[in-house]
Amino acid sequence: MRPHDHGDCIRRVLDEAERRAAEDKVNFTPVRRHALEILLESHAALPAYGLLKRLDADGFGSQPPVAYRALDFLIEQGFVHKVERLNAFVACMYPHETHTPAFLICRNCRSVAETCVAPTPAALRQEARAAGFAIERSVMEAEGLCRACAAEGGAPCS
Amino acid sequence: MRPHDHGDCIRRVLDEAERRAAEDKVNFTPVRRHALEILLESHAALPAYGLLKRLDADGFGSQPPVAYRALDFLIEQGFVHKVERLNAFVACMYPHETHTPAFLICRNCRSVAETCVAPTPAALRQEARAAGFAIERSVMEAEGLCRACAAEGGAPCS
DNA sequence: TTCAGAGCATTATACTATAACATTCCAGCG
DNA sequence: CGCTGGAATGTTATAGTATAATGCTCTGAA
Repeated sequence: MRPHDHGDCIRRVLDEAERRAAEDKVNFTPVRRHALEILLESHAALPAYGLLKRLDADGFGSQPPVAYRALDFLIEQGFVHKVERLNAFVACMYPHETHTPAFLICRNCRSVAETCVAPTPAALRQEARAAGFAIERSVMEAEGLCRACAAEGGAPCS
Repeated sequence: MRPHDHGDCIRRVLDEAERRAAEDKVNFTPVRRHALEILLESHAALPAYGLLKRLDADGFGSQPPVAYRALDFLIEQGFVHKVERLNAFVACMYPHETHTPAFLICRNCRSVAETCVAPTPAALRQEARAAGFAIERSVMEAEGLCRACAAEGGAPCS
């Protein structure tokens, strides 16, 4: 994870989300917007209750549905992905296009990298067609060791 | 999901598991074997507490670790997959080979079909290599509507 | 005004998973 | 034989994840 201008990156994605929400005539309310901000800031997979804690601290309420409702919306809109293996959530790094997200999840430091893979890998799509199955969303998740953790022989990466 | 000789199918997979366990010199204990039997019988994704209930009914103990320990073992050995999106478990339909499982998960009836896809899709592997990430396990999960549910316009399939 | 739908607040509860520690059993070894 | 170490299991407790259910508020359309 190389450093970059984080504030700029957040603003850019947020603006894009704003624009898309307006375009789709959906209601990008303060709590939804702020949840996305928090996920963008964290720039790592955040569990629902971690998000909730942050939302609560910022005055948006402390009960689970606060977080889950915001997450439902953000996922629906494609602004956020759920990393199933971690039961955690990440802001989408490629919000400009519909895609099948793919995650590289380090089992050691739990860092998550979203990679941009072709929409619905061909092999799976073909299988699905043969089965008469209509794919609506799909995800690839890979677990292993990230470069840093591998280098350190399994120690947490900073 | 077309009908087939279920008893035969179970016996075959179970024998294969037995053989592989002996080969790998791992301890295929009664509770582990029975957990696999239950998953094979159910022939659908079973949540951990569903498995536990069955194990308990058959005299193997009623506490969560009973189920989770058996599942850990079975997953480790590749006899069982976890369907992350459902937090549920399925017996592997292709126990004879190491592979990246791919699931077609119906959001309506929650049926799960495991399809046999090429091990570690090329695109993801390439991305991982570029990132210096060592993939140890990966999974593709696709959610949508199965043929039956699509035909019935969203009603549960029997 | 009335109504319907979206969003949100609040309470309670269901479901999923693991930590931590005690116990049993068995194989290998002095 | 008796010890010992590891694997498996038993047991209790708790952490973490997610949703059901109900009612309120606001807003825009008829």
